[in-house]
Amino acid sequence: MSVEFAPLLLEPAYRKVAATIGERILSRALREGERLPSEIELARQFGVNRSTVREALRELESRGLVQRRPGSKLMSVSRPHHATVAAGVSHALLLHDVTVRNVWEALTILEPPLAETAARTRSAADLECIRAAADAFSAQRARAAQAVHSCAEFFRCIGRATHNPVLGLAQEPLLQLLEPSLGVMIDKVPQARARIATAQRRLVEALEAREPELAHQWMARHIRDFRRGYELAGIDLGLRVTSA
Amino acid sequence: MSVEFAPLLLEPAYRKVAATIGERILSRALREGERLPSEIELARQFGVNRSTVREALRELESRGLVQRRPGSKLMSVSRPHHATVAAGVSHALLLHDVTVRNVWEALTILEPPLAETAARTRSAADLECIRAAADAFSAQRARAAQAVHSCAEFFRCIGRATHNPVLGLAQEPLLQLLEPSLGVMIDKVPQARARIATAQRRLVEALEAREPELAHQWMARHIRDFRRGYELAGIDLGLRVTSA
DNA sequence: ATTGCCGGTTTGTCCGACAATCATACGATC
DNA sequence: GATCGTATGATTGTCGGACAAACCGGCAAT
Repeated sequence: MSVEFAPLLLEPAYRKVAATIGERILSRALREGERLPSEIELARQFGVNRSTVREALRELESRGLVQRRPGSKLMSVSRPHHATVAAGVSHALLLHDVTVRNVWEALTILEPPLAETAARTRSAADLECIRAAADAFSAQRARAAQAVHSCAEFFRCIGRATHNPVLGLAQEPLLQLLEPSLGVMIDKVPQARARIATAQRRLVEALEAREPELAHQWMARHIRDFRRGYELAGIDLGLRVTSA
Repeated sequence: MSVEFAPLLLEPAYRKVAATIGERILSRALREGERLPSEIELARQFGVNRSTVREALRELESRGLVQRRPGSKLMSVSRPHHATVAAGVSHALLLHDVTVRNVWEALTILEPPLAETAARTRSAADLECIRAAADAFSAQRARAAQAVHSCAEFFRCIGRATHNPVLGLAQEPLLQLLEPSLGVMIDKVPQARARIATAQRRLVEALEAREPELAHQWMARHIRDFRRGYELAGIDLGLRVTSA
């Protein structure tokens, strides 16, 4: 028996409401910062109940398309924050059994060209931001958690320095997934901190001198070091990445 | 006046419920496919109203963590689908004023190493899938929309052939953002189809012969061609990408 | 084996309600 | 005049209850 009729899907009202408002936002008919009508008003306009509107708002909220500004009750249109979107990607990858090796491989591919690009496009302010992150890392002698955070921040600053949001957002999930295992690695491998600090220093120099190829090389070495660190720490690269 | 007290945030119940269930899923205490209790039962367990539970479910639903299997009423735990997650990233990038150049630059960085990796890791089935996509593209003589779809599918197959979900998911938003402008380009530049078909053929050959460097080169050329196509079509690379 | 029917369960949607919070305006106090 | 307290209205978060539609399992009828 062949399937003659496609299963007709009747979407529930709350999804239609969410889709309608979502399209308005994506098409920029509703602009960033603009405040949404109250729930009662939305319910009146769509001809549905307030509960239905609320369910739709929860969906838009979780997509980051609307937000409540602190100290305000009305929802306002917002652009999804990078960290939020990246968290969604991280969670998806987590559940898809991504391994430490997978993440490391992606970093290998992504980061060196990213540093290379940053060496061309970075502004003075970018450089300052990157240098600050590197200094913060070197200053952290104690807690691994802080060190890991500074280390990730270093990457983030380089990502921003490319002035390409696509690249910045592409690396964010990797950093989120890397943090837990990186913390373990730094704790177990004494010399890791020094090696990371050195690579960061060289990278700052390369970025300052605007030498793309040098930046590429040092970033590649930086990432390769991570793998060595994992091996020295006895972390199996085939293990699944753990939740942040 | 200094800010002495951080603004204490009291989360509404619906978000706590969503967070609690979400953590269970991410920690794999709730496994994929497992069915959630009914809304009434959840309301009873959390000690809240059913409406509150429903708002929480809408959030989890939009994150792709729960799903209703077709023909079933109860929600079941699910892993976020790649396309869904990528759509979130695409929307975020759209609203962050990403330009065609930004996307193209990211492709330049990402795709050649991806093809290179695929040349090493592809299975026979992967190759067949890639070849099928290439054939589909060559067969499409008429509608640009179909051609664009085949073209994107070609990339997706290569992404899958790396057997690294991180890479596959990283490129998906780029493909989604590329599609609209790519359609315009193919329509306006007559020779584009032939050039794309050639690059795809060479790539298939390189992947079949397991020659990573050749695959890298042809993919780089393939992507460079896109830029040429855009210029020939008179598409300003500084324009924002448009919604799919 | 297919069809039709029945009762129990679950969802989608609605209605109405209330406390807590926020915005604003209006006085009161210093 | 500036600050504070308060009254008022709007809005959200949460609740309880309600009902139609759809699904599920079983059972009877054809």
